[in-house]
Amino acid sequence: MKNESSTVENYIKTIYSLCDKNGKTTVSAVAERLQNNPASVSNMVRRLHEKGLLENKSKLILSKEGNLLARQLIRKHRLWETFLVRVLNFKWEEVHDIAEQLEHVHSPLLTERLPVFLEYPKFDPHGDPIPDKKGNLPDLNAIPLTEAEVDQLYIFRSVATDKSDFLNYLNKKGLQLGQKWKVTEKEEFDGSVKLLIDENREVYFSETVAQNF
Amino acid sequence: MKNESSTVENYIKTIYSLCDKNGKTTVSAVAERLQNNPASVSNMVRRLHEKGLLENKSKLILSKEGNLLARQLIRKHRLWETFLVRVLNFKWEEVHDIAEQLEHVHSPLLTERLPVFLEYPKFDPHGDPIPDKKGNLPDLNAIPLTEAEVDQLYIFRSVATDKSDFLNYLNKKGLQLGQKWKVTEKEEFDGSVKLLIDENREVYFSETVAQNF
DNA sequence: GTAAAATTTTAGATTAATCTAAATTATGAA
DNA sequence: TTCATAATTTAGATTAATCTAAAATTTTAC
Ligand SMILES: [Mn+2]
Ligand SMILES: [Mn+2]
Ligand SMILES: [Mn+2]
Ligand SMILES: [Mn+2]
Repeated sequence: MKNESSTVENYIKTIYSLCDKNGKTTVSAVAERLQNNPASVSNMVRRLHEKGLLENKSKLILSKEGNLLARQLIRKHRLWETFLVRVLNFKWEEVHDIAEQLEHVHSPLLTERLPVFLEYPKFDPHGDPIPDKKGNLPDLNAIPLTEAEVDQLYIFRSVATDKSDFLNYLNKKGLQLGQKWKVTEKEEFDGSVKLLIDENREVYFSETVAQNF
Repeated sequence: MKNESSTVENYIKTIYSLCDKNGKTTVSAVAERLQNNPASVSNMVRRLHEKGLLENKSKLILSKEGNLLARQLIRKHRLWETFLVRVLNFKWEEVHDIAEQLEHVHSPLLTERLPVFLEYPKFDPHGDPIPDKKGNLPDLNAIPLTEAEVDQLYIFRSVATDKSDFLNYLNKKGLQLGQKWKVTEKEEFDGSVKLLIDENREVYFSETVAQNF
């Protein structure tokens, strides 16, 4: 695994996370996500292909190497988040931005020893699975809140974003991983839901929030 | 404290470490140390001065802010080295290059919590003092091996470089911090010395090695 | 099946960080 | 003091990563 610049690494992670079921995405989607100009993305796509990180010159599909690089970055990111919460007593909403930097530290030895010390964690503080050394991810049968059936009991296993503003909102509402919940009401016209948490507390969520569950 | 690029941070650290008793150094010394062309250094010196990190436009003297930045980088570097050895079981010769990357991670919260977890270490794994939050360093009365008196007993407190090749050499010779030693012979013509370690083992050191003690 | 709209690419510029080669400035030994 | 050598700066180029504006291409809508 070569030592790519953090700019290149961030492009690869972004492309990975935006890929649809066919494994592809678009210049404009990447530009939007990175808040970069499409012209800049177009230029970078050419360079990523030259580095062998993209399958195709014109289509935005990760090559085998690109895919592995993405998964290894996600592995490092989630291991560091786990470390920060478990060892340095950070809160779950504090760790993402720091892990965005730490994931670019290049050291095979460090990447090997961090999970040993943490005793091979399988999930990060946001309930997201940590890819193994080879980049494999477990098959999760998690259901997004927007697809939950009314009155069916679920367990809160993960959040779909670990941005601090969203997590702070969950904290304010008293939501935590591991809680049991069910949807008691579902508004079709605006996608909002009413939840019963731990069988004793009611919370209302807008569709925007529900989508990140 | 603004968020400088790691290139700028590395220049500031280099200038700091090269400064003489008058607090100054030269373009050519920095170029030599960083293995850069003097023209590149000259160009960077102008930019560092524009950023307020150098006292003077033409003389290579750190400003108050430049000096503090350097000390805070050294603090982070040595805290990370301590963390790697104490927590992740790294050996003292393995940590410098990783700390060179970790010291550029910018997070006031992390810089605050790392020393709390480590219980405010005063020295790094190489015996080098860790500056406090404000950048203050303790006054050490350490004596370099080259200035040691013959037959006087000393304790091995620190090394002057933490590059892995030098530390591997010390490992091979069985040298460790905390050991007692005295110079039993000193060759004036080549600066080499003969040491008695822990009163039972003899080692010969060239002047090159002695200078890094 | 065209035409408008959206998307992508190209062209040209900019900034940080580097280089080589040339010009300038400083040092210092005779 | 003077002139050779050393140190530094300037000039011009290069590469990565970005931008804006314009051109080209693809998609969608009628
Ligand atoms: Mn994260
Ligand atoms: Mn996470
Ligand atoms: Mn070090
Ligand atoms: Mn050290």
